[in-house]
Amino acid sequence: MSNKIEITTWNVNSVRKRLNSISIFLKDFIPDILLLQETKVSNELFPYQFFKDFGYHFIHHEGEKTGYNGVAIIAKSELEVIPKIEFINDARHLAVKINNIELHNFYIPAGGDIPDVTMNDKFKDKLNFIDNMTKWFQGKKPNDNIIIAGDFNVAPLENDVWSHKQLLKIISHTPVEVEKLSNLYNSLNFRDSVRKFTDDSEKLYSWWSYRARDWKKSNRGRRLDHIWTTANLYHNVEKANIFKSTRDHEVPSDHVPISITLSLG
DNA sequence: ATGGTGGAGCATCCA
Repeated sequence: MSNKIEITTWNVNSVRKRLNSISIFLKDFIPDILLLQETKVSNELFPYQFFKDFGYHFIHHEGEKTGYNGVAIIAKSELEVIPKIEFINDARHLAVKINNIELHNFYIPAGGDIPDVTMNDKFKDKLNFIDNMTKWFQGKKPNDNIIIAGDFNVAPLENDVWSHKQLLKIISHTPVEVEKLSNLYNSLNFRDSVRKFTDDSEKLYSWWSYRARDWKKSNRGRRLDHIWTTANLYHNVEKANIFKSTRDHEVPSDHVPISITLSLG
């Protein structure tokens, strides 16, 4: 067994619509563990064989009949499934153990359009979701080995969005969300493993809207997807990648995969 | 200030 593991997270916005894009990605780069969000499919209709054909023998998926949400943890070798966090009712979270590390896959709610909890229940639910995550991780031990990853739907830093000023009232970059995410970050001494390799003064995005005429030209991106490790694992993070090229695929997700390489031992 | 697109699945809802 290799002493390094590659972990990739990708909001695919419908796994069935994205099979071609995922193929192109996996022919180039096969992570040990692939975390998906927004699979938008029931368990019965999940394309298990597609991933088995790429050598993934462990596929843990939780979908919804409605076609909303849906998360998966896909790995080359068998992993131990650990219980879901109790407060999460939608298919927005799964967790496994690998070696001595807890790995959590999250799809935090997007929160709707109006950044006011008195007018928008979806925004209230998003803030509550992050608060509940914070409480849950406060209950862990500071020296536990934990990685949390996924679509957090918050771009916390000024250079995680194309215009800090213009996005202050846009959900994903409002001060209240950034504060909530900061509380989560501090709940267990998390470290931002992707920012480790790019200074805060540089722009970094993982999502570009479908609504731009030319996403690359306008480049109005946001960094909504994250991989955080507890502080004791941070020095093991050797590399991080944002696979921007997938945004140019023929039928692309609006999110691109992000990845870290972790050395073990 | 506004509207722009994409996915599930058939009327809207959600992102």
